Amino acid sequence: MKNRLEELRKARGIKQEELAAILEVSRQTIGSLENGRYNPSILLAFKIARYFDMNIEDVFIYEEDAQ
Amino acid sequence: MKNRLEELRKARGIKQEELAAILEVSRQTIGSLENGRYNPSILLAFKIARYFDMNIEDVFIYEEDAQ
DNA sequence: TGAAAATGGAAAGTTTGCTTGACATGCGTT
DNA sequence: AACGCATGTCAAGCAAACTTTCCATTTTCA
Repeated sequence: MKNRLEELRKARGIKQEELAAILEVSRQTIGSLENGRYNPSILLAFKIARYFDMNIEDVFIYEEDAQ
Repeated sequence: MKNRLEELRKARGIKQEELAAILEVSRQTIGSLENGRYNPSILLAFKIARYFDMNIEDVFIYEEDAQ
């Protein structure tokens, strides 16, 4: 799964730390998502999508085949 | 988070066991999701939404406020 | 240039998603 | 009643998503 988190965050002109505070997660969680170290839970994905006023599918890009 | 899994599965006329096989998870996982014992990972949410040909947001209903 | 700010990322611990295995319940048939 | 079948649910265990703490690296800007 890919995501557009870094791109979207920068477009909003905010720091990882600020986005983390808004979403109520740690800064490291944001960094880890941006750098693809792991995928968000569905709850965090919803929070992120809602913050950017988008659908989950437009923030997180599912690559069907492999896990 | 609520979801429409049981409703959608029954509309397709398939058993929990069959849906589980299609999604490559255990029957218990499907049962647990239908009965709200836990939320799916985002990868499983994508698989489910894709199977039913819907958006994640239309299968899983995020209730904003609470944790 | 050099110091502060922002980000990258590792390590260890907790919580949650998911597995297998087992057993109980309900419901139609026969 | 007894059977088969679908579902509910528990327990133990593993993996992944998160946390906090810490330090290294990069970026920014006076």
